[in-house]
Amino acid sequence: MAERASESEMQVLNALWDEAPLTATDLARRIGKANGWTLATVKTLIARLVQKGAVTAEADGRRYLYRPAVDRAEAMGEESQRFVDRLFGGRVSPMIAHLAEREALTDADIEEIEALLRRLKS
Amino acid sequence: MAERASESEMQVLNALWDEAPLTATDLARRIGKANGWTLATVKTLIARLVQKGAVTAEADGRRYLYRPAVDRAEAMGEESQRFVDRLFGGRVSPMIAHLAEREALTDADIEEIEALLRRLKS
DNA sequence: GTTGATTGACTACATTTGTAATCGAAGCAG
DNA sequence: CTGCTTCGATTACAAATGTAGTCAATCAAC
Repeated sequence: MAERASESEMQVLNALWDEAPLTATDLARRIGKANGWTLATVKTLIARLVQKGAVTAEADGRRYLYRPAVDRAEAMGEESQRFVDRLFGGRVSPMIAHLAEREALTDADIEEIEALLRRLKS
Repeated sequence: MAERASESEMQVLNALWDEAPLTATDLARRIGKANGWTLATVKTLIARLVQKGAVTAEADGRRYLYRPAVDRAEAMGEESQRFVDRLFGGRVSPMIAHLAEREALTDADIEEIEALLRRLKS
């Protein structure tokens, strides 16, 4: 299952879910700048993820190609569950309500969620 | 604004949002058992929250009455926002989809969310 | 071939977090 | 009063996390 990734580590995982394989340098280019991380920092994060078994490293010459070793949907589902449990006692609707109140939901979001729910009910 | 509370600290905050004021012993009774924390641990968490300005302490004789100093809705909204940003690039519907797939949504949840959305649209 | 850039491995180190023990003051039981 | 009990304050300490630096090997370019 791999231990939980920290928030920073998640950024790396997310990048790899968007596209893999990537090298350390690729990753640094993609997420380093935005987070103000140096290449060294990104490397550390990668190393920790590999150690945790959340990312695999395939040798390619003298460097490595990294790939996510955990399923994106599953990891996200687990995280979401934990989160909703923690903040809302497991109840999703209060969370949506809060997001809505903060105007974090666009009309398009609402449409999308409604469509999703319709599908769920059938 | 208060710095972010850690996960454990959130448990304390949550308890205080449910009912306040409470003493350290009260809090330990409410959340200590469930989390396997001793009174000492709970006290540490409280102290850290006070230091962060997320909880206020009002002297009452030789002990203190603790109260949340941050607004529940606001804190939850912020946390939710951060979370959704982090895991889903700010998009709520994918998150709901994931929760639904994991069967984390009951029929009642779905009903409730639909009702909520109906209200939002009007 | 020698030099400069690149790469992973290893090391570093402060901060935050989880989890608690200890200690001195203050209140309570008798 | 006198000893137990109860508080908050202080201190402890390991693990996780954020953020990097250093180093030796290697590859690429002259």
